[in-house]
Amino acid sequence: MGTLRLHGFLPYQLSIAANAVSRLVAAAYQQKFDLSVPEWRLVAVLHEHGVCTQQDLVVLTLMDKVAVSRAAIALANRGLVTRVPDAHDGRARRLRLSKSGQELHRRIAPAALDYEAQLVASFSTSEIAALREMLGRIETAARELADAQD
Amino acid sequence: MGTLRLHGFLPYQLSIAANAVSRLVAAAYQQKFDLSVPEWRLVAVLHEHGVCTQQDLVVLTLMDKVAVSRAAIALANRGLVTRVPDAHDGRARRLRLSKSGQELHRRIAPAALDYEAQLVASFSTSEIAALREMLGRIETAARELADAQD
DNA sequence: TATTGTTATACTCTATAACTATA
DNA sequence: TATAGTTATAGAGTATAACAATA
Repeated sequence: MGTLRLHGFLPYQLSIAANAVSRLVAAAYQQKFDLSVPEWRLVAVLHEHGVCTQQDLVVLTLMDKVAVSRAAIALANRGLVTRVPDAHDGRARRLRLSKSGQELHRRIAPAALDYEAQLVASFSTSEIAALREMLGRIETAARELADAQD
Repeated sequence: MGTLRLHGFLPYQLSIAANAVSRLVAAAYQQKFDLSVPEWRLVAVLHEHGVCTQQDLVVLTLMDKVAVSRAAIALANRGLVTRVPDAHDGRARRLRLSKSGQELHRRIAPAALDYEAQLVASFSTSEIAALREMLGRIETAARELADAQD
């Protein structure tokens, strides 16, 4: 690891790749389903976990509470999720996919999985698993280094 | 690949990892060297390639001409790069690291390589190579799919 | 006092279009 | 006409702080 070349610098390579993928999927969700990425993430997590408070969604999506709040309001305004006050905690809202939200998820999920499959079409199964695992390790390392920096 | 789980969805994993790394390095460059990421990329490429026009930098950094222009102006205002009109094309500016720009690069490069090394401290040499190669393949695939979409 | 969620604000990044000056 | 670069503007995404309601 002697010299520094931008195109061989891992943070740059990661940024370039993630941005290209992010632009691709953001454009697809927007054009095909009129959903932003934060909105799509809530739909995916609500489908997986059923009823969630917004605080749950903050933890599950790693987005902050402002982003979750805005996405939740947008989805509720379109009737894709229902938001009811929590019986036990008057501050919290219990979010759930509505019928049409579930219908939307049924249409998006195959499209999302298809994009994912096309992105890694040239990869072997073990390569994909290795990539996922390495991304997780890098993310953990980045968070630990960031914490250590403060 | 039957069901869809957000945390196992590659575009999400990539986005989360890249954002964590990006936040880490952006904070480090800002605090330690008062440089934004776009500015740092110009410094790195100018050190590698010597004299460049801004159009060259657009190609080499994959940033658009507006971002390059802003970063170039900021670096010139701090005396880190010199910008002289091209003798053969009056529209173009030839950018080059100044003495103090080279000095800055000499201080940043080891820090950048050190961050990179810490991020992949748990990786073997072959794992790192495989990761870089896979990121490149995914980026290419994403660009091709985006082009096909229009 | 602390926490859930909302609103306001701001800053970065990105994208586009309008503009200039050259070619 | 087209290209190099600048400026202005607007859209996302992200971060913070102030606030209301509730615990």
